[in-house]
Amino acid sequence: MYSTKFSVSIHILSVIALSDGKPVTSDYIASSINTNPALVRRLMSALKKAGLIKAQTRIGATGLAKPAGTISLKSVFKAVEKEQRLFAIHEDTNHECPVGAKIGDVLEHVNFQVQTKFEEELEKIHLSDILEGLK
Amino acid sequence: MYSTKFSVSIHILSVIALSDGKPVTSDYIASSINTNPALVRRLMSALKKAGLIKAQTRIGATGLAKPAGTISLKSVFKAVEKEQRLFAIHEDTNHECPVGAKIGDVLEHVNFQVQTKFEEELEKIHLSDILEGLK
DNA sequence: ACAATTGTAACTATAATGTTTACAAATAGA
DNA sequence: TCTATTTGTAAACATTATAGTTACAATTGT
Repeated sequence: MYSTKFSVSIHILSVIALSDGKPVTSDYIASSINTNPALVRRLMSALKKAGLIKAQTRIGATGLAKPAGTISLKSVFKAVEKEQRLFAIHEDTNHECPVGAKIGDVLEHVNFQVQTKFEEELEKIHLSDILEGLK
Repeated sequence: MYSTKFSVSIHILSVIALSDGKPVTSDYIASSINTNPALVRRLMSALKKAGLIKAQTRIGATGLAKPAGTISLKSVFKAVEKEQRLFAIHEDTNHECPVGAKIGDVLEHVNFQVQTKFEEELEKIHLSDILEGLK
C-alpha cells in the first residue's frame, strides 16, 4: 500500500486551489489536515519542484502553478511518492532452479502491465475533479 | 508499494505447478526462492486456505487445487496480501475546515475508482500465463 | 532592520516486512 | 504401534519506511 503522502498532497493542493490566489501558509494547511507544518512543507517543496504550485518565503503558497484541469493525479503521485512500483519483487532467487532463473523477468513484465493500467487511470483524474467533489 | 508476498507466492505456485503432481516441500521451494522455509510455509498456508493448492503434513504440496488457467493473479493477491488498499488515507482531518470535512470521502472515491481498475487488470492474468512465460 | 515563512536536516516513535528459531500436530510408512 | 518427516503456527529480531516533531539557516515583504 502506498503511504498517505499522495492523499495528503491532494489535500494540500485542494486547500491552495480553493484559497483562490490568497496566500496560505504551511501552518494553515497543517491545521486543516491535523498534522505538522514541517510535513506539509516537505510535500509543498516536492509539489513546487514538480511545477504544480507556487510558493515563496515569507508569504506561503500563492496558488497553483497551472490550471486545476491540467494537474493529473498521476503528476501528483509522481511528485511525492518515493516508491512508484506497485509490487516489490524478491530479487535474490536461485538461478540454478529453472523457475528461479526466469521468474524475475516474468514478474517484471506482470508488474509493468498492471502498473501501466494503474498510471493510465491516475492520469484520467484531475485536481479539478477533486475540487468538484469538494463542493 | 506492496510487499514481496505477492511475487513470492507466484513463485511458489509456479514451482508447485511445474512439479506436475510430484510433491514438493517448503524446503525445496525455499531453496528456489533463496529464502526461509518458514516464510514459504506461511504463504503456502494462506494459499491452501484460499483453495489454490493442496498440501499435507509429512508430504508437502501435492499440486494445484484447480487448473492454472482458472487461478487469476487477483485471487493470489487476495490470498496473501494483508493490505489490499492501494492508498493510505490520512484519517484525522480537521472537520471545521471545509476541505478537511469532505476530502476523506472524495479520496475514498478516487481510491475505489483506481483500485477497481487495478483488480480488473490482475483478474485478466492467470497462473497459466506465468507458466507460459517461464518456458 | 525586523519579523515571518519557507526549505531542509536531524531525531524519535511506530508499524510492516523479511528473516530466523522453535515446536506442537499430523501422518506416511516401517 | 512407533518413528521420522513435514506442515502449520507462534514468537523474536533486524531492518526499513513512514509519520511526526524540533530546530534553524535562508529568504524576503514591510
